[in-house]
Amino acid sequence: MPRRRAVDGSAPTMRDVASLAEVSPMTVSRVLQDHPNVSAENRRRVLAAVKQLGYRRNDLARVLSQGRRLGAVGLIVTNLANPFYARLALGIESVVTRDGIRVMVTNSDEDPDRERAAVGDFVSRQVDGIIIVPAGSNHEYLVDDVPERTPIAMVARPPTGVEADCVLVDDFGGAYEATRRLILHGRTRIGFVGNPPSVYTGSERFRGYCAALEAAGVPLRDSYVKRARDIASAERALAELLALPEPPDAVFCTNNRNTLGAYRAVHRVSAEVVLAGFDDFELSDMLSVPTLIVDYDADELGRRAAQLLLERLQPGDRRYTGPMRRAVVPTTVVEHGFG
Amino acid sequence: MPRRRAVDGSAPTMRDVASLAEVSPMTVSRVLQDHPNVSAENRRRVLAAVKQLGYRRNDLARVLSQGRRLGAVGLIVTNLANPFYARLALGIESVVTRDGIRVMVTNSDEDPDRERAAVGDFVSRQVDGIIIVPAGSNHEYLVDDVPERTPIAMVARPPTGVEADCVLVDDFGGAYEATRRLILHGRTRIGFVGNPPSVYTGSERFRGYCAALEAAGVPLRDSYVKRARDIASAERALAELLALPEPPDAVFCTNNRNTLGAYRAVHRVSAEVVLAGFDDFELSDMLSVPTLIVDYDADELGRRAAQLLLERLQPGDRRYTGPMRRAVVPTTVVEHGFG
DNA sequence: CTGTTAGCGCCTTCAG
DNA sequence: CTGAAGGCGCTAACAG
Repeated sequence: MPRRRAVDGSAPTMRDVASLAEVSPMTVSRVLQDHPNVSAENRRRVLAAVKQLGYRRNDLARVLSQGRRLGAVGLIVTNLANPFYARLALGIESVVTRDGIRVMVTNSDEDPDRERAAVGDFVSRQVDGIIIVPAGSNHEYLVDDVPERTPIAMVARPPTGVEADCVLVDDFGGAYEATRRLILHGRTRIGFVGNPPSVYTGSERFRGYCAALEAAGVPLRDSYVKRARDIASAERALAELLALPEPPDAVFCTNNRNTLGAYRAVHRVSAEVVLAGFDDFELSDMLSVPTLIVDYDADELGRRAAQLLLERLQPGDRRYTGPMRRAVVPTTVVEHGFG
Repeated sequence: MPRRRAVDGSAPTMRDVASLAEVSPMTVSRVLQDHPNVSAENRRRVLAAVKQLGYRRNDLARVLSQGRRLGAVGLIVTNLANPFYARLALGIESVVTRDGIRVMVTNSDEDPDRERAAVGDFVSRQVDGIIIVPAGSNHEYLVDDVPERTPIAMVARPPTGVEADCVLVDDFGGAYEATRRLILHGRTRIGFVGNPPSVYTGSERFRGYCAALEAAGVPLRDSYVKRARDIASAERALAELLALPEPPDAVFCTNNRNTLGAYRAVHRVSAEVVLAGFDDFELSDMLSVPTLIVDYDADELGRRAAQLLLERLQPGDRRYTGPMRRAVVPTTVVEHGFG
C-alpha cells in the first residue's frame, strides 16, 4: 500500500519551488495565478518543480497577503441532526461554492451563549459572512461582536436588536392555511401542539392557527393548546388532548417532531383524529390517519440566505450596500388520505 | 435599531490597539495570549483599548505566524441531506470542538472528482485533517494530493490504494444477524434490495446476507437480488420481487432509503412480507408490517473518526504516529411487530 | 517578461 | 517586564 509523501514534516513553499526551478518566487507566484507575463519556458520549469515537490500554494498566506477573508461562511444552526437544517446547509453550500467559498458549520443547540461564542470565533477566523438560525430572542450582541464588513444573514427566525438580512418561512400563512383546510374538512375541534412560544416560528404558527379559527368563527379553546419540545413530550401532549371530555377531532402541530409525536399517540389508541403539521417527513403520506402537511423548501431557504450574503461580498460596485432585506419563502400544503 | 460598528472598512490591528494604549504591539500580543510578563497597568490599558476599538485578534495572521494549521477539519460526505451524515457531522464536531477545531463540510454527491477537488482545496486551506466518506473505489490520489502531515480518516467505507485511519460499521455482522433473525422467524424466501455493489457497505451487507443464508442452508436465489439507488427505484425493485411467481416472504434492504422504498411497495399492495433494513428511520416502529432494523450510532462513528484524527494532531510526544488503525462500530438489531 | 522591495497581522527571539 | 528585529508564505507595486 503506497504511503504518502513525507516532505520532512513541513510543506514546501514557493521559495523551494523557485530555487528548484531556478527562478524567483515571484515568477512562481505568477505561474500559479495564471498571470500572462511569464515565458513559456519559465512556466514549464515552474510547473515541473511544482509537480516534483508536490507543492500546493498556502491559501492562508495568500489570503493574508491579499487582505481577503477566509473564503468561508460560518453557519450556526440550532440542531444539525434535524434534516431541515442539513438541507439548509446544502442549499447554502450549493450557492457559495460557486464563489469558491466553503461552509464552516456548528451547532448552537438553542443555547445563545454557544451561538455567541461561535460568532466570535468566526469573526476572529475572518469568515466572509455568517449565517445564523438564531437561538434566544435578543441578538443585540451582534452589534458589538461582528464588524460591519462581515455580513450576517438570519434564517428561519428574524433578528432582534440588530439589523441583518433575513430569510423566513411563511409561518403565519402556512399555519393559517393548514387550519383553514382542517375547518373546510368539517373539523372544528382543532387542537394545537406548538413549540415554546418564545421561538418566533412557534408564535407565528400559533398566530396563524388562531387567525384561521377566528376567520371561520371557530372559538379558540385554551384547553386545546399544548406545547412540546420533542417527540416524546408531543406524544404526551396529545395523549392529554385525547383524554379531554371532548377531545379534538383534528390537531395542528407546529413542526415535524411534534407531528411525529402526535401521530404516535393517535396511532397507539386508534383515535379518530386527523393530523396537520408543519414540516414534511418521511412516510408522511402513509400514515394511518388523514394527514395534512405544510411543506417548504429548506434548500431554498439556504440558497436565499447565501445569495443575500454574497451580494454584500461582491467586489467594487457590484456589491450591495443597501438596507437590510427580508425574504419570505412560501409554503405549500399537501393532503394525504382525506379521500 | 442599532447598526454595527463601521471601523472605516478595515478592522483595527494590534498596532492600532498598541498606539491607543501607548505600548508596543508586543505588549498587546502578550496581553491577548495571557502571557504573565505584563504589568497590571499595561494590561489594563491594553484591554481598555481593545474594548474601545472593538478589536479582535486576526486568527489567520496568528496561525500563519505560528506555523499552525487552520484549526479546522475538512469533512466530505456523499450526501448531507441523509440524516445519517448529519449525525456523523455532529459527532465529529462534538469531539474536535474541545480542541478549538471547527468543521468545514462539503458534499461530494458520490462524485469522486468532486471529492478530489474538495480534498485539494482543504489541503490548500491548511486544514488540520480531513474526514471523508469516500466516493469511488480508488483513493490512491490521496497519496499525491495530501501531505503526510495532514491526517486522513475514512468513515463508513475503507480506504483503497492509500493508508488511512478508518471507522467502519459492522456491515457484515449487521446484515448477517438481520438475515439470521428473519430465518429464525421462519422466513426462507428472503429478497435483497441493495445499493450498487461497487460501494463497500453494499457489498459487505450482501456478503452478510449470503453468509446467513448459507449458514442456515437456505439457497440464494439470484432472482431475489435487486439493486436500487433511491427510494423510488427501491419501490420499483420491490414491486418486481412481489410480482415473481414465488414472491419473497421477507426482504432485507441495505439502507434506509431502500427500506423506505420497499415499505412503500409492500404497503401499497398489502403484501404479506416482513421487512428488514439497515439504518433506522423515523416511524420504523409503526409500520403496517413487521420490521427489523439494523441500527448503529452515527454520532459514534463521527466521534471515533475525530478521535483518530486528533490523536495524530497532538503536540509533541502525545501525538500518535503509529500505523493506520481501523475501528468498527457495532450494530444492534431491533424488531418491531413480530409479536 | 522578470526580479526586488515591502508588507498583510501576528508571533518568536533576543536584547535591554 | 518591555520593545525591536525578523519572519511565517504569499503577493501587490514598482523597477529593470
